[in-house]
Formats: sequence, structure tokens, C-alpha cells
Amino acid sequence: MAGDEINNGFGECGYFEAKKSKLEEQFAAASDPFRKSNLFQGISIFVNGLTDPPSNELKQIMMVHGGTFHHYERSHTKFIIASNLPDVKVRNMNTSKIISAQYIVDCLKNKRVLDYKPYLLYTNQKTTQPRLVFGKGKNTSRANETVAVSMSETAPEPPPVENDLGNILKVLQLAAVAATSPKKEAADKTVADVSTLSNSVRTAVDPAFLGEFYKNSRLHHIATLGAGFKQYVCELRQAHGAQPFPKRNELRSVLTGKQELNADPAHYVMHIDMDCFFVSVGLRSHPEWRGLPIAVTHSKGGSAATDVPVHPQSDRQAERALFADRFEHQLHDNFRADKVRTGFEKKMSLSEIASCSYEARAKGIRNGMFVGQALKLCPELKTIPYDFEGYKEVAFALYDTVAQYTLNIEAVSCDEMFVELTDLVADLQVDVMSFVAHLRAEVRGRTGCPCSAGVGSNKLLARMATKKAKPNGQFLLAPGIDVLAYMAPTPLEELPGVGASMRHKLEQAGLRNCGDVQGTSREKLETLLGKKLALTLQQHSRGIDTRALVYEQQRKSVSAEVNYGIRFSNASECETFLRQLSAEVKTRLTDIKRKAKSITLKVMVRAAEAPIEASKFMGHGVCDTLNKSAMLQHPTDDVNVITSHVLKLMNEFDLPPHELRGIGIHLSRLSDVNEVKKENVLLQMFEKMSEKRKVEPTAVEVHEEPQPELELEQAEQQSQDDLEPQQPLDMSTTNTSINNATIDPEVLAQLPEDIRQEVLDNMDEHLQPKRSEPRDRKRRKAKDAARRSLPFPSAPPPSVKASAKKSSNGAQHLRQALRKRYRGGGQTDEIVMDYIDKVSNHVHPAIFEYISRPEVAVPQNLQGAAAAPSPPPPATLQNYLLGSNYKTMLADWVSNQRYPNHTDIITMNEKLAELVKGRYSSRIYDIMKHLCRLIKHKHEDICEWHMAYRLIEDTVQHHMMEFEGYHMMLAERIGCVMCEPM
DNA sequence: ATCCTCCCCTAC
DNA sequence: TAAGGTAGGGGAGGAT
Repeated sequence: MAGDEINNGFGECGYFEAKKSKLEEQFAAASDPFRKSNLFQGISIFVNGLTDPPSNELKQIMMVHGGTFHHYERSHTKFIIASNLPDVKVRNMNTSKIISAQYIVDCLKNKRVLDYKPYLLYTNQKTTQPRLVFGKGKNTSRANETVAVSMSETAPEPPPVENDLGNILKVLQLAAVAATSPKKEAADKTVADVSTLSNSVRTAVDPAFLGEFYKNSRLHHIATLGAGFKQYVCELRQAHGAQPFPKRNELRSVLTGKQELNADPAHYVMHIDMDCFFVSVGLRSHPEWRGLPIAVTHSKGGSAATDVPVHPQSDRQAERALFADRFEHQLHDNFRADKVRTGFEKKMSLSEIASCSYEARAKGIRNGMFVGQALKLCPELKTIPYDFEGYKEVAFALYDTVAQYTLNIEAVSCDEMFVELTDLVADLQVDVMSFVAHLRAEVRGRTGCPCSAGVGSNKLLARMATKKAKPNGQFLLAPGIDVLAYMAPTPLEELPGVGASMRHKLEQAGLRNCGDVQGTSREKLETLLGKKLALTLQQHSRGIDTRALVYEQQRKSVSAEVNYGIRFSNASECETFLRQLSAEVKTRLTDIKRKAKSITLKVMVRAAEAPIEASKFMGHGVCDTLNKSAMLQHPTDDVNVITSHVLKLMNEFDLPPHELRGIGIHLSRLSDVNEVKKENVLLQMFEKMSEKRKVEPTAVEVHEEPQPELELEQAEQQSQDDLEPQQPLDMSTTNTSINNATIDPEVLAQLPEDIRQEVLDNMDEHLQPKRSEPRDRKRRKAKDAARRSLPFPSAPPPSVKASAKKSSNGAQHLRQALRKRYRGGGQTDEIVMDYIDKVSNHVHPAIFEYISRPEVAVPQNLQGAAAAPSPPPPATLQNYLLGSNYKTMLADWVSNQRYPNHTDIITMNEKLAELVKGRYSSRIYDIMKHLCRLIKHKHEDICEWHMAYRLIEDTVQHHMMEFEGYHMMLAERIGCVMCEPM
């Protein structure tokens, strides 16, 4: 939908904002039929808890008026809308943007963005300046400081500041949670509410958990920043085109003196990497701490880290033994085995160190170590908090600095890249390392952070050189050296791609360093590692690396995973979270404008031997990991499709919800949104129906009536191939059939009773030519009622009749011709026949002519193998709108699309216009009535649909007026208080 | 042979 | 307390 922002972790950065020019935005707004204003442009909200108006209405307001609605709180979320929050929760939040929902309402009322300050829910702010707090020293307890609220919109929001009272409350809460351990299934609302409240944002049960988690997860930030910079390089390259780099000239004059004409045509690849990135960024504002052992971690260190609360159901000794065994004997990971052995003593902090200074490394501290263990190695270790905004800022500075000179950059991560220097050096006629020195100085100047760079003739050697260069240095692996000899003593684990597992395998075979591998036959390596890995290892051990730099990287998969804080007490909590996570991956998928064909659900389950509760607070403990995937027949980016598959996969695992410790959703086999040929879901659906009929031309599946609540169970009974909720309008894949087409039971279940009945009736009509009496009566009654409310008889008005009569000979002729064609092709098609019959009775000359063109009247795929490839005929839809099961199709369309597809609306308009011209007034009436009811009863109230309906209605009325000279009196109105025109 | 699918491994 | 994510490469083994 328009209004969604680019979300690659770069939401606030000026680059993308600037890139999306005003013009573009205006265009987007103008082309969006639902957009009413740009009132809330640039404003994003997250709704926490119950509000008035409720969350979904606020969402609609935001979307319709150009704002952004965040499904969870992100760092750049402008406002949090809430009514009131549990006190404890508030203490852990930055309250300077928590406002009442009335703000949105009032802005709308006044048609302008108002000052939000009067709407702040919490005015008694505590300090929100992290550096200030940080500067005061580590463990000083702070009472609630009342400081003027920082209204700076640009200032990044700091991590919340803890205070003693907050901690006490939290401990009390934890005890309360432990005391009320989930015994009975908490299906009823009160219990669920209680658990939500008492868990605060601790577990995934809390609606705000996902946001809170992602806000604080270092690994999430590392990953998304990395992906973001890969994208950034792409964008820079595309924006830059073939322009020159003016900065090079500047450099020319600075560096001319150092020019050393290099005769050899060496190939130069630079690898540049920030030194202990997170620490360096953290130290920008505290240069006086340079030289001290520093670690970046969530834990506050000191005594706070050696006396952490212990969950009554955890057992550190047992868990340590289990972990140690797994790491040592299964994964052969000495570092991690050692980490749990020495870092798991009771009461030591199990918070991990994201980054540590070289002074800390000198004491044996490593990234990834537990704080407790690190403190044992170095009691004076100073811990500093994360500064995710700072990392982004510095990373941009790094990339922008390099990008001044060349865009032949392969982004590796937010703080690391490969740069092709060959051309640059040739252009500048400077010594490579002089350029590197200059660049590093500039990076240091702009970021305040040191970096190291290595240069070699390929990526591998550049990386090796960087290792030599660190910290804060540079190194050239001279092109002339004996690479073989140089590599020989290098331990194998220093090669990229060699980790714990491979190191172990090679060690078992007596191979420890590159020299060992150099002298090993390829055959031996292949039996050990497989073909490709053997080749790479052998080449790498010889300093050979054939990988080219990749400047524009295409994403191949998208995922969202949470293995922290997963504690469900019942299936519905689990389902709620799965829905949230599905929405999250969907967002990530659409952000990169792609669709996925494969969905994988990954779960971590508590290992049978593991203690009930993990030692690490909200950690996953010792777990088994399971994967299950579903292959879709067509790429999708529909959240409902993703969700239903995810729920189904989870159901198939059949795991007790309270044993889950981690959940991940992976989408792969991506394709470009634009590559997915038919955006038009309606047309696509009709096409598929035809395909299906082609496959099973005569089979009529008879099914029992589906029960409404069968969502997963019924889906489960189907084979993978048959189930296809991602293509909701594809009736071929579902198990309730209408003729040869079928309807998704899920869709059916979602329908309101009366409409479902109608759909079923409609089906019966086809399944049993001799219809069951009661249903038929009911149906007729409805029809009669509709007729009575019509401003004119539902039979074609005289004029239509006249024209039909006039052309009746022609119609007869056409009907025969068409029948012949179908019979000739050896296929009978009930729906098409039905259509032919109907059409020939009512046909208007214009339509008549239209459908007389054979390639239009007869869908290609029904014409047999000889059919020429061409786009689906425009009349296909009309055929079906006139067909007898149009209701099913409308139902599928409305039920399965969260938001109406733009092109579908246009198609509807076009086809309805044709019906107007064909004077199918009664059918138009029925279509409009049915569509309106479907939209009104749509399981979730979505104003986009309301507006879509009005748009369609307006168009129909416009054509009615033009063609017939009057408006049609329609039976139903949307009547939505939110979006109804004044 | 070549592909696909389900993992495992690695890196940041 | 603590925030244990995410993407890509490739091997094993089976299907085509």
C-alpha cells in the first residue's frame, strides 16, 4: 500500500527521505484512490493496548491520511498511542512520545497537525539523555529525575534508564509470575489479560514484545544494518550513474607528492573494517576511557552482573553440563564449550558481550562471552550500553566517505566492506597505501572511530592483510610476495568459511594450517568436505580467491526469528505471536518489493533433558531445532497467506506451546513483484479456474458442507499440492467445489452466516441440478426481496429486451458456434456453456460483437494446445461476472485480500461498465449488493475496502447515468463512520 | 547428469 | 536479569 515506508532499518536516514522526492510522493498520493489527504505524512504511530478509537481505526486514519502505522514500536516510531499503561511498563519506556488517541482524532477534526504536547500521557519525564546518564557513572541509582522533555524529533531515543524502584517491581513481578505458573489452560480473557499484564514486556505474549525485542537485539541490528548497507550501495550506484568523482581531484592535489608510478598492473582490493565497532562508537563521546578494557553489553556490569536473580525453575549446573556436552562433542566448538563452563556459575550475568576493546581482549575477553565470565578475567572491565543510532550514524559516515572516491564497493556489513581500488589508483596515479592512509584518516575524522584496512590482490588476501593491520592500521600484501609461503603458517580457522565444525573435521585429518592443506591432495579434501568446499579451501590455503566483488547484491531470502522471551502458556498465545511474526516478515518482504514461493517455520523446543526454565533470563536454554517448510504454487506477499501457512506448519509440529523457546519464519524463492505477471487477482483467479477445468474437464467433486471452524484441521487433511491459501482466489486448490471450481474452506468459514449460505446455495445449484427445496426457497426469497426493492423490474427493461430480440437470431447463431467450438475441442465446460446460454438471451449488440471475436470470447486455455500465447482475454472477467458463481468469486476476492488490489478495482469498474452497456441491470444490482455485504462483513473492518466499494459504485452510477439516464437504486450501503464521505 | 529440498555451517 | 538475528553457501541424498 502507498503510505508504507521503506523499512530496511534506514527509516530515519536522510538519504531515503531525500530520494523519495516530493514529486514522487505527490504522484503516489494522487494515484492512490484511497488517499484522502497527506495530513499525517511523516508521522508514524504505534498503538499500545486498548485505545479510543481502537487500533484498527487509528490504522485506517493513518493510512487514509498519509501517515504510517507501525505494528510494533520501532526506534523511529514517532508516537505511541495508549490510554494508560501498567505503571511498571511505563517506567521502562521512553514516555516522551506516549500520547492519547485523541490527538489523532483532533488533528483530523482540525485538518492540521496539532502540537502533541497537550496529549502526552506522561508529563513527569525522566531523563532521556543516555550520554548524560552514562557520564554520571555506572551504577549510581537514580531517582526519577524530572527533566524538561526533550522535544527534539531528531534525537535518537535512548535505551530506557532503569531505576531501583523499577527493578524492585520487576523482581516482585517475576516472583508473581513464578507463583502463578500456568497450570490450567488460560483460554478465557481474564486470565490472558492477567498474564499479559504481569509479564509486562518480558515474554512474547505481550503485544509490545516484538518491538521491544528488535529494538534491543544486537544481532538483529547487525543483520538489518548489514542488509541496509548492501542496499545503500546499490542505490548510490544507481543514483550516481556515470558521473565522475569530484573528490578524486581534491585528492590528486593532496597526494601528488607521494606519487609512485607503479609499473606493475597489480590488482588492488581493499578490505576496510572498523576496529571493535560498537566500542569505538560508544567511546566517541568518552575519549577519556580510551585505553581501558571496555565491553558493550546490556548488562550493567560490576556487582549487578555477579548477583543476578535466579529463576526457581532453572538449574545452572544441569544446563551447563548439557550445553558443554553439546558444544564440545556435537559442535566441536571449543570457544562455546569453554564459555558455558567458565561463565555459567551461579549468579553471574549471562548477558553477552557484543564488542570489547583491545585492552579487554588482552585480558582474554572475547566478543560473545558472558559478562560474568569476562568479569572473572578482568574485574575492572567497564561495560557500556548499546547505541544503535550511533552505529548507524557512524556506518553511514564510513560508507559515504568511501563513496566519494568510488562506488565499486561490496558491502559486507555495517562496518566492513571490500573496495576495488585498481581503477582508482590508476586514475589518481597515487600509491595505493597513500590513498588508503588518506581515506582512513578521513574516516577517522568524520566518525571519530578508528578503522583498519588491508590491501591484496583479491578478497581473501585483502582480508588477511586487514588481520595484520589491526588495530588502527593498514597493511599491503605486496603483489610480488611468495603467497604460498606467506599463507602456509596461517591457521585454517583464519580462512573465511572455516568455523568450528570444519576446523574440527580438518584437525581430525591432521590438517591445522594452510601449509598442511597446500600439501594435501584434492581427493582427500573432497572426501572430507565435499567438492566445492574442498576446492575453495585448497585455493584459499594457497592465497587464491576467484570470487569477484559483488556491488549490487540481490536478496534471496527474508526471515524473522525470535529465540528469546518465547514463553507461551497456551495455543492461542502462540497463535497470536505467530500472527505478529507473520506480519513482520510480510512487512520485510514487501519492503524489498518481492514475493516468496517458499515458507519455512523454524521452532526451538526445550530439549527433553533441559531444565524447564533457562538460566539466562528469558533465554531459550538447551533446545532442539525443527524446521518445516511449505512450497507455494505462486509467489505471494499476502499476509493472510503467509499466516495461514505458518499456523498450519505450527499445527503440524503438534508441540505443546509451553515447550516452545524460539520461533522463526523464513521466506525464500523470492521473485520480483513486477515479475509476477498478473497483478490482477480477479483475472488470475478466472484464469486458474479455466486451467483447473482443463486439467479435470468433467470431474465434479462432491464434498460435504464444510464446518466453519475447520481452519487448520481441514487444511491439514489436504495434500500440500492441494492446499493453496496463498492464492486465495484460486479455487482449484480448495476442497469445497462449485462445479469444477472450489472454494477455500477458510474463506467460507470467515463469511457471515447469511452470505455463506448463499455461497453454498450457489454451489448446490451446480452440484445438484435438481436443487434441494428448502435452500432453493430461501434463495428465491432473497432474490424476490431484491427484485422488490429494484426501481425497475429485474428482467431486462423493454429497451434491452427489444435489442435482445433484434439480435436473437444472431445470439442463437453465436451460441451454436460457441458450443461447436467447445465440443470440437473435446471439452465441455459447464460454466462457459452456462454463460453462453445467458449471454445469448440478454446480449446487447455491442457486447455481442465483443464476444463474437473468438479469441476474446473463448479463453485461450480452453481452446486446446494450439492456442497462441497471448494475455488473458479482457472478456474473461465479464464472462464470470455474468456466470452463475460470481458470488463465490467476489467472496474470495474480498475475504482473501487484506486490502483491495488497485488493478482489481479497475477491472471491476471496467467489467461492470460493460454490464451497464449490456443492460444487465439485475446482475449489476446483485453484484453490488453482494459485494457491499461481503465488504461490510469482512472479518476485519478495512476502510480501503469501503472506499473501493464506493469507487466501484460511483463508477457504476456514472455509467448508469450516461447510458440509461438514471441512477440505480442499490440495496446496500457501506455506512462506515470512519470513512463515509461527509 | 541435474535438479530440488532439507538441513548444517558460517559470518557479521 | 536480557534482548540467543539474519542471510548466503553448500553438502547429502533423493527425485527426475
